[in-house]
Amino acid sequence: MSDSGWSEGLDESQLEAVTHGAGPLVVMAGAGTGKTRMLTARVARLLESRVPPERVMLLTFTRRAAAAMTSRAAAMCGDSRIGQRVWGGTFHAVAHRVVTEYAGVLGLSAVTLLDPEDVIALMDLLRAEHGLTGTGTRFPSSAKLAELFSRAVNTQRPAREVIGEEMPDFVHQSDEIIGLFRAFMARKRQQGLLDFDDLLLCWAQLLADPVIGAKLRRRWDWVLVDEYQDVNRAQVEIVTGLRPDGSGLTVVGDDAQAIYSFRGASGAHLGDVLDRHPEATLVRLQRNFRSVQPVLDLANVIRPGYGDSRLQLTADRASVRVGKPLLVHCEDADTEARMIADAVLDSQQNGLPLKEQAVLMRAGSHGRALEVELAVRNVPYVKYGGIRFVDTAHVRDLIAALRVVTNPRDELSWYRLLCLHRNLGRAYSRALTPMLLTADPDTNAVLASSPDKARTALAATLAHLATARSTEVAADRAAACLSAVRPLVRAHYTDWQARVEDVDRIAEAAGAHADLAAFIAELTLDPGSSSADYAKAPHKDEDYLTLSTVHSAKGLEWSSVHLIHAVDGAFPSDMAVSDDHGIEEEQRVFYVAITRARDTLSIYTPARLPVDWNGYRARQIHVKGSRFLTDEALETLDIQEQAAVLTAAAVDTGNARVSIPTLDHLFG
DNA sequence: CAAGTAATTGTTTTT
DNA sequence: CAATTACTTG
Repeated sequence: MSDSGWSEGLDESQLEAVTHGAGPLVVMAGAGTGKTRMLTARVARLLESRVPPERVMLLTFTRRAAAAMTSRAAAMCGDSRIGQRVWGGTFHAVAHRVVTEYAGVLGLSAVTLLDPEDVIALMDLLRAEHGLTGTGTRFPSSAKLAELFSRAVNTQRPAREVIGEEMPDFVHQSDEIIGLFRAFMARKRQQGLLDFDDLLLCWAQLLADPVIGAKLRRRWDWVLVDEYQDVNRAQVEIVTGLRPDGSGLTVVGDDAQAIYSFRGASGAHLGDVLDRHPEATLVRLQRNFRSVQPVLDLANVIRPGYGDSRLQLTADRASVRVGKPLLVHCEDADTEARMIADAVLDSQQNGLPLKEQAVLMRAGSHGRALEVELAVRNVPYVKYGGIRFVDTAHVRDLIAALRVVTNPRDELSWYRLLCLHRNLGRAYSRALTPMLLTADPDTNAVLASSPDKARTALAATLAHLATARSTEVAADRAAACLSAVRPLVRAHYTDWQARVEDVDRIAEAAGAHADLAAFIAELTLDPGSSSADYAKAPHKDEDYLTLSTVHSAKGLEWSSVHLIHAVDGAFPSDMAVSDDHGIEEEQRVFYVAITRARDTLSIYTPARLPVDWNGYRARQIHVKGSRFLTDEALETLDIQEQAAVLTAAAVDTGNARVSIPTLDHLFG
């Protein structure tokens, strides 16, 4: 064994997984048991044994995770360059690369990727075409339709069934909805558009083809998949398509952390690999290197399958004397926010950087009151899992310009750009769009067909975009797109100042990228890192607190974790409590949240919450602590009542009378 | 036909 | 409350 470092600090089970040979390998790794370290070391070992990096595929949950793992693995081998040649990323990101490469085989001249917002826009368009708007009858919103369609595809269930389950209010309109879905599929096919789900389906389809599939299989010898409990059917098909006999296949996961069933994932997929390949090696990682024992004591009670001693997590860390996690009862969301801000700043005073602390929540909206409090107190923070930066209107406007430059046949982007002009509305934009879908559009004809009032602005836009298309220099292209969009954004939004700044930033980033199409794909496929990178976030070197949904916190860890809104209705979400599957999944989400904490964990249960999570209506309702905080769970917690709120002492005012200022002198 | 205004409606998690 | 849709006005 060479000493380049990959084996350092690995325990026996981890080492077994790392050094395992070519047979199928299944690693069941509990939370915090060092699976990232194990995967990194396994990749490093492969690279060191002269496996060419481009023959290794590492599929992870986020692009960031793949990048971190491959670069660390490469560093262990002493060559930081080769990490970039490993095929790493999310299923969707890699699918995009593969499908782009084989676009011709699929009958596409180029891959036009529809991001979720585009899907909604297209649904909207089709709904109007089908006369399903303005008829007085209620019909699901375009966003709901897009969600429904994706769910049917992901879970491989008939749309009719999904409608009945998810939107019983609209079952009587099932025929119209399904008709719309058929039109949606037809339009996508006709124009060669692929949405996120299509990327996976196309990759699976390529693998299923006898000729292309064989070709693809020959390209990779090693396929490693992280978070396998969160893959759906299409992803299983891809993995088995890549390694049908299981050789060179490594899958890693933890069925207790399966939290994506709404996307068609199933924790059972992990065990399925063992059924499919009886000769597979199973390695269990059980020693927890992350958290202190008191945190694990709670986690073990929350974990589904409680009682099965094989699944109990045991802390490996030298046991520092630490207390139990805290359960904090508080009055309402505002008090909760104040107490968390206090606690976070207090820890910071005691030397714990903000970057070592996080606030986790079930839904992005649960952090509203806290965000206000943090802003007031000037505590820098970054939020993951809310509205994405790339989804804001003006950012999408610029992206539309970038997209029509790389692909003039992108109808939705043209339509969006046209609508941005004053005096150009839906009707004119729809009429003009077809004239622009060629490599060399007849500008004069377009201008002649547009309203007089819009002509000057439109001419300028088209000229800038033509300039952008005429150059190959990335920076010039981006600059020309910016010139096209900047005046439109300025004229279209009343609060244009901040928006123009954002647009400038994206254009700058686009200019720094040599491959514009790849930049756009990256931006749409990996919003996780891009939102934090481009948004008006604190700079990377600055210290900041993390706010995150539990889903976005998957795989991450902090020294101190605050879990907010741990009350029934919020966590578990009241959308999920109608059936056992839903509740079980919520429990796993709860488990994931708890196991993010290394040293200290505080759970907050406000007694009252607004009826609407937006908090705009003053009305609040009393809520009960989360059902997951059972008696057994409570035994592992220290309970803290909210410090008595200071109440105003009764003041003796005597006979004093004070009049309210009238300000009459201002209005005489 | 576009733009402005009034009414309505929707609420989880993400690639 | 914000975002979308429906209706009115120029």
